[in-house]
Amino acid sequence: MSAETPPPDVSPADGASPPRRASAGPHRSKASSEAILDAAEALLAEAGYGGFSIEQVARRAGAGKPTIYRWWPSKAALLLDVYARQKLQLDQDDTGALETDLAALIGGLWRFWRETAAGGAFRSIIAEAQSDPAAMAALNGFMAERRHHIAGAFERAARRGELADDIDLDAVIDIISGYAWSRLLTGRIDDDPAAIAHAARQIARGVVRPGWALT
Amino acid sequence: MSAETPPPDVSPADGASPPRRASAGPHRSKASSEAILDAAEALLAEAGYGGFSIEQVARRAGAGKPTIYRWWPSKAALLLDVYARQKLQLDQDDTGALETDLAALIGGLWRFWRETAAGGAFRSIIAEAQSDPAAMAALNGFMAERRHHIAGAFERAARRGELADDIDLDAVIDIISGYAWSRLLTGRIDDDPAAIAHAARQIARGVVRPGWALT
Amino acid sequence: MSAETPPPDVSPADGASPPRRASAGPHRSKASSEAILDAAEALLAEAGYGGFSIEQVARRAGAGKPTIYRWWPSKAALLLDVYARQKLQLDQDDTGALETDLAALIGGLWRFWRETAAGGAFRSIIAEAQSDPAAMAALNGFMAERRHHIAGAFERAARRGELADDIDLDAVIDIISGYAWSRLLTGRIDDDPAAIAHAARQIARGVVRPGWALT
Amino acid sequence: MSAETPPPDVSPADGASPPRRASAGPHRSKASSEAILDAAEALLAEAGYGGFSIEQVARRAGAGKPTIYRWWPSKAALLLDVYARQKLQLDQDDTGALETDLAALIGGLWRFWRETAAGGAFRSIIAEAQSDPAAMAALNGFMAERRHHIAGAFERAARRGELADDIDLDAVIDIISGYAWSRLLTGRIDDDPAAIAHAARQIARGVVRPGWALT
DNA sequence: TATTAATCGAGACGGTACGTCATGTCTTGTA
DNA sequence: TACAAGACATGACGTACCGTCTCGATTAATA
Repeated sequence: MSAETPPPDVSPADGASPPRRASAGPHRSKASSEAILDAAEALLAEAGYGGFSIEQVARRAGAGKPTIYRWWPSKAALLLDVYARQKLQLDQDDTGALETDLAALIGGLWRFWRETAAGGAFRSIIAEAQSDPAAMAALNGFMAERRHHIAGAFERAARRGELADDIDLDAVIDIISGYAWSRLLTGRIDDDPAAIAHAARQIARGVVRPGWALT
Repeated sequence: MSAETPPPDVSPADGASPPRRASAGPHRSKASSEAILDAAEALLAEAGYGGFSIEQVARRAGAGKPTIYRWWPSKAALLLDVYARQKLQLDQDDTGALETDLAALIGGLWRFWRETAAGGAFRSIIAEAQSDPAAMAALNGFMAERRHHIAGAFERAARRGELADDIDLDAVIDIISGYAWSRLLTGRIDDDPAAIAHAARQIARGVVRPGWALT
Repeated sequence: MSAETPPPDVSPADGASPPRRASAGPHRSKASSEAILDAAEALLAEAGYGGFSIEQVARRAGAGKPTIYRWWPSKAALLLDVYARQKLQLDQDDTGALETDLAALIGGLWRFWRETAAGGAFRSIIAEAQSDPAAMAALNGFMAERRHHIAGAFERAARRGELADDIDLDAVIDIISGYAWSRLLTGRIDDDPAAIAHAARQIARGVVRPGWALT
Repeated sequence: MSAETPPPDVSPADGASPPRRASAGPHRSKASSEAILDAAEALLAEAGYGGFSIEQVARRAGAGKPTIYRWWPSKAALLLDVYARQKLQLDQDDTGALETDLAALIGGLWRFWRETAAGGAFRSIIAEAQSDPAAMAALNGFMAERRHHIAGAFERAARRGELADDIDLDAVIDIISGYAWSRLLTGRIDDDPAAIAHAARQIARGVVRPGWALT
């Protein structure tokens, strides 16, 4: 979403009050789009999904509404970019066992959601998807990406010989994602290592080869 | 939500055009509240969460907006009642094993969501909860209720001696709910017995006593 | 729910700033419509037709835009009411001759246009009519009304025997109106009795019975 | 400058797609300015004053907006040039009497307005002048030009000895112009020789020397 | 039996946000 | 240096809902 040729930005002295960015020619203004994303992120943090409106974002960014609509066709698209801007750095360290890998995965995801604007954005995107088909499509895209993350842990487990033969990876991924989502959506992505460990163990147990020694 | 003593209703409340229900005196008019819930349910079915507004509900019900606001303080409250009106009758038949019990549970829940207005209402409530704390509270209430449903299957399994000793029931319930939710929220509560069976098996396996013979 | 942004206004009902008029039931609020017309009139006087917008009128009146659109479907309709509110009191005194009657008519009309908001409103209506068919229709309605005014002077002249037999009243009325309009539209409705008298004489001469003694 | 009626949006870059005129170097490109005037004229004819915008003109002409603004500082200026491009060729034939000369003048003017883009442009200029002082100035310039046209007929009449001694030529010209304008602005410049003849007779009568034999 | 009080429908109210269009200024890259 | 292209901030457009308010009618329980 929102790909452009970033021209050199010369815009001087932007800061406190809206600096009245002029056009940078027939190219997307990086200063504008960043101001918009910044404003969106801040607004989401302060007012939550309920207080998130294109109107407010424009006001805070010192941008025109048409500029926002030019690049983000919907509220969902803007939220998506806010989410994507947060760099998810899930440490995919190999902990040596699937169970602990899963716990690390969930713990890292929740920390990411908690400590950046991503959690609020993602909740909002899910909410938006319930009325906007485009947001729904984007959401399913996220699912695919998440699948990739989770699958890594399972590949390592498979190499260890840890996995049962007949597991259904799709189902397991839905289970893991669903757990993470539902806790997000009900405001319970607290930092509780014990709870995460319990859930990871339950999930992992359903998947490991019978007789495999759990740590 | 919206508890009252329903007085005897005499109003015919016919279907065709707005029936112009007169006041029923200083009591809540059952005809009105049912017309409102009917309208809300129909609107939700037709226009989805995006097209669901108090304004439209009032228009379709032939009711005044204040009448709605008097009894349902928020959109979420109304959705909640729409949901609650659908009588969930999850057949809690004992299938003889936890795995099949879980599959029956999930399958029954999804069928209920698909075949009534409940699915749309529940999706909407979750969306609403992302901006309305009251809806969030109600949602957590639902979780508690669902916990009760799920716990039944686990009690039967425990009686059979099917469960491992060290399971964390809270985590398992979150896992099952989360799976059901995430499929609802991404529009994938299709009737696919195989997928449900796979998921149920993965979850059950994480929970059963090692060595227990799965059917 | 999405009531999100809380209505910050609790209305201390102070005099200076917009007094937050509440609804007066399912009836049109006279306070509102008068505030709107007042604001429209003031805005027209201050900013002219170019600065006249529904948005500004709403802002100055402390009214919601929908309230304006509820009662005045277009800018032209609002201008029309601003015009109509000015009570035109053309002194239809019989001056004893058509020529002086016409001069009094034109002079009175111009004075009315100059000294009230009517002139600005009328100019605006004419401008609006060039793009809005409804305004054009209203404008032709005005013409009919003006015709009535002018016709009075001609009836008196006819009773005096002052008129030629073969005059075309429609043409004469178009001529008189056109003169008044074109001076309004070019910003020349100054108070110049001599100019008015000259024009009135030219017009009257074309109409009087040959040989009739002009004063 | 009053965008009044929402544009119906005719054609974005219609059929024979923009010819992409290259720059003509540091001189004004005649091809560009003609394309712009052509587009303006066509747009005015199709969409009327309400649909006339610089934006649309630029789009249809395949021109950049700055190019238009460089040469025409305002919408009015562009309209003025559209008007001026139509070559008014009022046949100033001497019909032998003022009355018929005036009828020919008005009839010719209306025909010109009807059959070219001039009528629409002139209506638009008048409308524009109600909010744009520059357009008002230009309008008064037109008046001066029209005065010249009309004065010709009066000079011929004077040579014939047809005119009364004490006529006020300025007033008469205002009267004639006003009549033509008001019919234009109310959409009544139909081809009705009788109506024109009546008006011309009324006006001429007010001007001719008493006793002069009218044809 | 009359009075009172709560509820009903209707819908107007001041607002906020929506998504679109036009304005006039600006910059870029091409010729 | 003029041009096509088009992004930019601004602000008006007309519409949909929000949640609150006031009506006038209707009805049930109280007096």
